[in-house]
Amino acid sequence: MSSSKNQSLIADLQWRGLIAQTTDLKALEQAMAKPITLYLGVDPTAPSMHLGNLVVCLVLRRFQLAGHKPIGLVGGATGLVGDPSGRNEERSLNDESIVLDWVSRIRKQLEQIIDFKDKSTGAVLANNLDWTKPVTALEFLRDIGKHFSVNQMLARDSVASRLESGGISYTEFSYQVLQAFDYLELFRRNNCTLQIGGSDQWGNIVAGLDLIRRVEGGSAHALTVPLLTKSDGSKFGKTATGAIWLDPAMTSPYEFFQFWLNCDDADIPKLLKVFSMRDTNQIEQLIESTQKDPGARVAHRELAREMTIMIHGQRACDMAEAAGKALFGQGDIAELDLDTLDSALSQLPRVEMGKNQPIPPWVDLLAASGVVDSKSAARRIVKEGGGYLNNVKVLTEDFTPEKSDFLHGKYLLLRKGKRDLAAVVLI
RNA sequence: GGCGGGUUGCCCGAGCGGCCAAUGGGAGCGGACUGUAAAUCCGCCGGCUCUGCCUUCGAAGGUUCAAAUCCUUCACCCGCCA
Repeated sequence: MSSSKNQSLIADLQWRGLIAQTTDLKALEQAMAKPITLYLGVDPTAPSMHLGNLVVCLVLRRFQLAGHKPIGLVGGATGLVGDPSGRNEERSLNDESIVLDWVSRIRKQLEQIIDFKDKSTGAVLANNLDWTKPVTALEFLRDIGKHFSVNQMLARDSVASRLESGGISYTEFSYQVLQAFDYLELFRRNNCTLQIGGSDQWGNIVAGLDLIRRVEGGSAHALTVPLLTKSDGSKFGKTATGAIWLDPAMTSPYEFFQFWLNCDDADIPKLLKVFSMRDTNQIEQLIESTQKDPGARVAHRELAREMTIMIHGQRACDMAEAAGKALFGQGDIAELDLDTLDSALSQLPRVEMGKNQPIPPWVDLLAASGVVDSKSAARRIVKEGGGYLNNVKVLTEDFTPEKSDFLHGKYLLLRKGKRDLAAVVLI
C-alpha cells in the first residue's frame, strides 16, 4: 500500500466532511502508511441500525477499501450497560434476551456493509461480550478499574452533563471503563491502533487511549465523525414517523428509496459526500447536475439507487423505484396492468379485507390503513382536500367506495397528501 | 431543616372560578405554487356514534351549580436562608 494512497484517504475523509476530531493527525497519517487495524463499535440499543450508524460504518468501509483491516464490534456487553453519551436521562436497561437478539441482527447488518470475507484485509467481526463476560467483578476492579481516575471520569462531557441534569447511575458511569477495556483488548489481540466513532464517542475513545498507554505503554489513535445535520440545522435521518432504519421490516425499501428521493436539494452535496462511495469527480458531477437542472433530481435518484442497492440489494431497489414510478406517474393508475400494480402495491403498507365483507366508509379505510392516525384526522384530511382514492381527490366525507372502485377487482389505493400511500387488498 | 417559586397538549409557553379542548410560538399535517424539493402564502393540529358527547392542564382527595384556575395531602424540580 503506497503512502500516497493512505494520505489520500484522510484527505478524502476531510473533503467529505467526515472528520470531527482526531488525535495527532500527522501521527495517524504516518501510521496509515502501512495497513493498520481499526475498530468501530455499535451498541445494540435497537433491533436495527439507522442512517446515523450507517455514516460511521461507511467510514469503516472506506478504510477497508483503502487496504486497512476493519474490526466491526457489536456491543453485546456495552449494550447491556447503556452509554450515557448524548443523553440527559438514565436509560432503562433492556432485557438480556432482547439485547442478544439485537446483537445478532446488527451483526448481520454489519456483514452487509463490511466485507468480512475479504482475505486481503482480514476483516473481523467481534462481540465485546466474549472478553467481558469471563472477567469477574474483582478482576475488573483490580486490573482495569485501578487505572481510572474518578476525577477524570467525572470530567467527561457525557458524565458532567448528566450530573447537572438529574444524575447518573453507577452502571452508566462505568460505561466508559467498559468501552476503554474493549479498545485495550483489541489493541492486545489484534494490534488495533485506531478507534472510530460518532463525535459523541470522543470521550469514551480517549478513555481507551489512556488505558492502553497506562497498561501497555502503547500509543493508539482516535477519529470521530461529525453528527450529521440537515441544512436547516435539524438532525438528519429522522422523519415524522421516526428514524430511517436499515432493517426492511422497519423501514421498507420503498420508504428507504423515497427518503433519499425527497431530500432537500440543499442537503444533496453533503449527503453525496457522506454516504456515496463514488469518487470526488463523480460526486462533483452530480452536484453540478443538481445546480444546473434541479428539477430533474438526477443526483437524488442516483443517491437513492446507490444507497438502496447497498442496503437492500439490486432487486429490492428496482422494485422500490418501479413502484414509485407507477404510483407517482402521470398516467391513470387504473391503466396499470395487474402485474405492475401487484409489485408496486406490495411495497406499501396494506390492510386486507374479506371479499364478502361490506366495504367500510372511505374515512374508516383511511384510518384503518394507518395513513392517518384517527378517524377525526381522516375527516380533517378529507375536508382539506388531502384524501385521494386511486389518485383521485375525494372531498366527500361520507363516501363509500364500491366494488367497481377496486383496481382489477382487487386493490384500492389510498393516499394522504402528496406521498403517503397505503393499499386496501381484497382477499 | 426554614421561606418562596414552579409542574399545562409533541416541545416552549400563556391562562389563575364560568365565554377553556384551553392565547401565542415551534414542530407536524393538508392545500396552493413547484420538481414526489426549498422558500412563501392559506388552512388544520385530543378522541368519538361529531350542530352533541367523552377524556385532558404533575398525582390523589375536597369546596362549588361550575375548577387548569380555590383548599388539603403526596411526588418531582428550581431559587433564597440554615
